[in-house]
Amino acid sequence: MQPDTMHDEQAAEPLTKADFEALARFRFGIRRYLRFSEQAVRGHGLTPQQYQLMLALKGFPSREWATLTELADRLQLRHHSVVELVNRAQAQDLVTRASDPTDARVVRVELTRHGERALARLSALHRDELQRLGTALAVPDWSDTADGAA
Amino acid sequence: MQPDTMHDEQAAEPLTKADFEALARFRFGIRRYLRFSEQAVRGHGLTPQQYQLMLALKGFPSREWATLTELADRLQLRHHSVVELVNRAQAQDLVTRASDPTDARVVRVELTRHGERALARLSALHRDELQRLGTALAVPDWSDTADGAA
DNA sequence: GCAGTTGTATCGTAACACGATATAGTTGGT
DNA sequence: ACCAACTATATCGTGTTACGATACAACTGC
Repeated sequence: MQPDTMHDEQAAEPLTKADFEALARFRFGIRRYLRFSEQAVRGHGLTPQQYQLMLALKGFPSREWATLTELADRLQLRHHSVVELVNRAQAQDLVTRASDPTDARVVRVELTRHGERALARLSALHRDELQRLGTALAVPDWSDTADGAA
Repeated sequence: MQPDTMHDEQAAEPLTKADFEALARFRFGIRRYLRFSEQAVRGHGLTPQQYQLMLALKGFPSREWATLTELADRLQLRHHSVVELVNRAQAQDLVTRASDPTDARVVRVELTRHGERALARLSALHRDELQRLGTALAVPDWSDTADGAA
């Protein structure tokens, strides 16, 4: 009854209705969070991508700036997509380009004063929403799917 | 033109560097998951939206079909965006439209046999990835802020 | 300095969600 | 039964965004 075999083939997969519901619920949680984010961010005249960009800068480990290549990794985008994103953010005075003293190829993307303030405000809202959603965003637990009664 | 005049909230305690990093890390986790999802899904000839649509159907609570309006809620989209999404998915034989016996206005969106199989395969991959990411997707824990004394 | 590599930028294209609008079906008051 | 208001689904045109392909600049090793 418990299909323990994890074949990667086209045979019927061992996912139960509860598994699908858990997967769907998780995705729904993400959607709701991103939806909230979009509304909050647009209410401040920014796009979701711009917020993500700024957050990636301010939230970069042990730094507060990043190169385009680093941003491409953090945002999971192609580097030239980040170029355009930074262009748009720069046009709105949210970030600036600064040259790296050690490598002239590299561009350091930094937050402007305006960007800092917008990010601080929006991030506070996001923290609150994250607290509010809480378990609704929790990753489903499949530590043991053999026994449905949990 | 940026509306920076809408700071009607009283300046709450500023977020720390650690807060920003937690926020950024969480967003990074979401991005990675969605990125994985997109690659997996496209590798099977589908779009991320189509997978989400199918998952919302199969994962609908106590049912395996849904109306367009219900889907609009689950996918956090406008209903007419769902119409187009269903059109595209139907063109690829992933879902079908069925009429509701009690209300002729309502359209029941259901999975086709083909959609079922694609969804099952992809969902298994997603479950695995979710297990793999695990804590990387965990919601940051802010249990120290102002106590919830309303 | 030249080739190879890495980092950044530009251009045209395709996909997607949206607002505005249109059509069909249902409900309730008279 | 009729009409108006309401709900559910569908269509059209538009703006934004990420992408592939391509180009340019700077660093490395020789």
